[in-house]
Amino acid sequence: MAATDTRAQIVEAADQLFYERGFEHTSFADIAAEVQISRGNFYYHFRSKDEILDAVIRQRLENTQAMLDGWEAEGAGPVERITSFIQILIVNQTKIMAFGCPVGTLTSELAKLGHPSQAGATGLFSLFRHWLARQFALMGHKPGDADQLALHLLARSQGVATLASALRDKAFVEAEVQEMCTWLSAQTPGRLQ
Amino acid sequence: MAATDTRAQIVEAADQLFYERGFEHTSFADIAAEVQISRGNFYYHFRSKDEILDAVIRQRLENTQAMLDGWEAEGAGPVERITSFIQILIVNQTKIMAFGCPVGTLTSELAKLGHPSQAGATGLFSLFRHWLARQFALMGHKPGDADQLALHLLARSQGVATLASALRDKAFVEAEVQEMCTWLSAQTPGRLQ
DNA sequence: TCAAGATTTGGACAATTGTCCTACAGCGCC
DNA sequence: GGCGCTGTAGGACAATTGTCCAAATCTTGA
Repeated sequence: MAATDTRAQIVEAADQLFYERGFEHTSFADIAAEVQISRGNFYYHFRSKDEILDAVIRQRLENTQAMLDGWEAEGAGPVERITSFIQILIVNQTKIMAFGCPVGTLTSELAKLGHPSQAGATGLFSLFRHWLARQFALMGHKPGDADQLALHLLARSQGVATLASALRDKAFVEAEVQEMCTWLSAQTPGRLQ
Repeated sequence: MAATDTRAQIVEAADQLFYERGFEHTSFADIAAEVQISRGNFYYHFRSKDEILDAVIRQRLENTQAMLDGWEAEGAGPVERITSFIQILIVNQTKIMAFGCPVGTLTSELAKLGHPSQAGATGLFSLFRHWLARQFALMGHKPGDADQLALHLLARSQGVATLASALRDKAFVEAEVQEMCTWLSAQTPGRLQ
């Protein structure tokens, strides 16, 4: 098999397992079983487990950026785009109710471990933050306000994800999403737009 | 030393370490170093690590209940009590910015581990949920509405805690707390109260 | 004071962890 | 066919994990 294929498979399996079991609770043996390679083979592609984590974070950054770019290319307005963001909670409902938000839980875990890649994980939040801020700016909000609105929405979706995985209550998630959409449509600055 | 003292010290140290480092990343050696006892001594007081976790959760349940009872005994109205809840984010700001919310992060970790004590940790949320719901009911909301408001507020504070530990931004926390208080004062059902 | 019980110690244990190393298989090129 | 390179296998390794146990120590009551 080509080296890049194996590498990609490792990153893919690690990405999923880090999400479902947590970074620390995922061992090389787990990933090896998933990809069906020997444990020793990792070290041809990576120098350490931390390096796999870095690759996973890099991939998540790319995928997230691609998703946001995709929403932006769809031609709809900022309100519709922000709605797409909110709807993640519905689209990924099953996984979120089982494992929480992949960004939030990874960040929390790395914070407790005092892990060097914390900054990388926080970068995932920054991607959403700045993208959301731009959408709010397009709605007519001043830059500072737009950023605050972005953080507010990010926090609310994080909270819903956390409670979703604790309570596993579908109705709760749907009610909160509904409320966020209502809130969004009320966020028109002054009378313009 | 009396057995109960040692036991209490173990639970106390475990409580703190589980919060700061996570349950799985805290070893017996870590707790032993903190309490200054030998590793083998644990098994006189507990049958397993999971049993320590259970004791920690039980203690947290008791402490939380005591805190809520305390707020209720202060004689102030429901709005002031709910404000006390919101203010946790300010009072415990330093720890929350470093390690997130003790309830939310523990729940997330146990969910990923598929740990049997998940239900116990979720019970911590229930405590807050029902207490908050009662306060909202005292404000004049119907039971169903009160519960939904309780969950909403719980979710928002969870979100703020998650983002606080990711961004470590004091101003963000304070702005969100401010906004939650504003939101709270707008939650009067109809014109009564 | 001494025996009995409660508490603690320190090490043994099997399993698992991340890491590393050497040997080997498959491949294209001379 | 033999050489060199890329990629893989599988085991060795030291450290750490949770668990368990027998011996030592402390405490208490008669």
